[in-house]
Amino acid sequence: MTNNQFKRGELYSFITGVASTAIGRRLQKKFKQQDIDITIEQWSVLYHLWKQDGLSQQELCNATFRDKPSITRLVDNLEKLKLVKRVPSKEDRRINLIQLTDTSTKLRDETMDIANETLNEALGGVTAQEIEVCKSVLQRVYDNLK
Amino acid sequence: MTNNQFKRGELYSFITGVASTAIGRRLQKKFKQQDIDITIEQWSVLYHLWKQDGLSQQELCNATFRDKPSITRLVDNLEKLKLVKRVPSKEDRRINLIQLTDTSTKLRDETMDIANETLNEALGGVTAQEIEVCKSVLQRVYDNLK
DNA sequence: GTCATATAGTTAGTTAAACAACTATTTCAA
DNA sequence: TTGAAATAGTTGTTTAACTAACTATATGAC
Repeated sequence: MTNNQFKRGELYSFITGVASTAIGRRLQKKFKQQDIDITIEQWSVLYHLWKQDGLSQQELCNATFRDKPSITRLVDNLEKLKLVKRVPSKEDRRINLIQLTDTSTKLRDETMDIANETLNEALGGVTAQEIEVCKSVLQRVYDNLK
Repeated sequence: MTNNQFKRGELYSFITGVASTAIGRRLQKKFKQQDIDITIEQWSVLYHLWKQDGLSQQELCNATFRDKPSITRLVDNLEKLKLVKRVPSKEDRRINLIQLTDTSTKLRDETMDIANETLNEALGGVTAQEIEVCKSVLQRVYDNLK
């Protein structure tokens, strides 16, 4: 076990510990403070549907890096909240297309503003160039493990 | 909502989606393949105890960026697996010191090798300089939100 | 055409995370 | 020295993640 490898272990600890929870947790708190009753996991699904409505569950798995059962349950809960509905595809009867409801579009601008505010706080003092490095490293990590 | 802010949203999506799950999930799979029956969350607690044995639960909260109930339950499960034990502090009776058992030290070299292997795979093609940028950005994010 | 295989999604069971409310102990100020 | 506030840890509840095993539909080789 070399010294260099231990340093990398600290990075791992940072990535999983800080990044995945600190920003998400802050966002979740702000939602709650403004009486917006969705989880950040639910929001992350809506986020991708706001970019493109009518994605299949499998496409949501790919977009959010979650597995099928996770998406099944997130869509279950979003359906209970009347934020999305499952629409069977006419081309392929195995597929559910997930479509946004009118209720959900109301949430969009509200929550995107809060998300942007949170990211501005989180990334204060970080340069665009540094963000690009992080994005490329994370993309590389994802590709390496795919 | 500016275009720049939307780009930052994609970074958020990357940080939470890719980094927190891809590396951890890979590590978890390798543990399972070698019949090592601990979760990555349990491993992350052991990791800090291997660096310094006898940390309090609060110190484990700080080290792993988890809240108290999460650490209570992780220590519960690690205790069931006979990997750690709670030892009441003599100086302050509110405090439990978490101490490694002989069983856990056996796991150390085995799992650290697997973790290093996983990180080498994940970070293949990433330069030390890029890793430093990521670490400093993540530290900044953590400080910004603290 | 038929059967094996692949793909889309669901269900069940265990572990973990977040929050709120709680107990026990310590600290510190009036 | 007593009583409020702070600190350490626990418990209950809901949501989510991962695995494994499952159903239903589609594809493709023969």
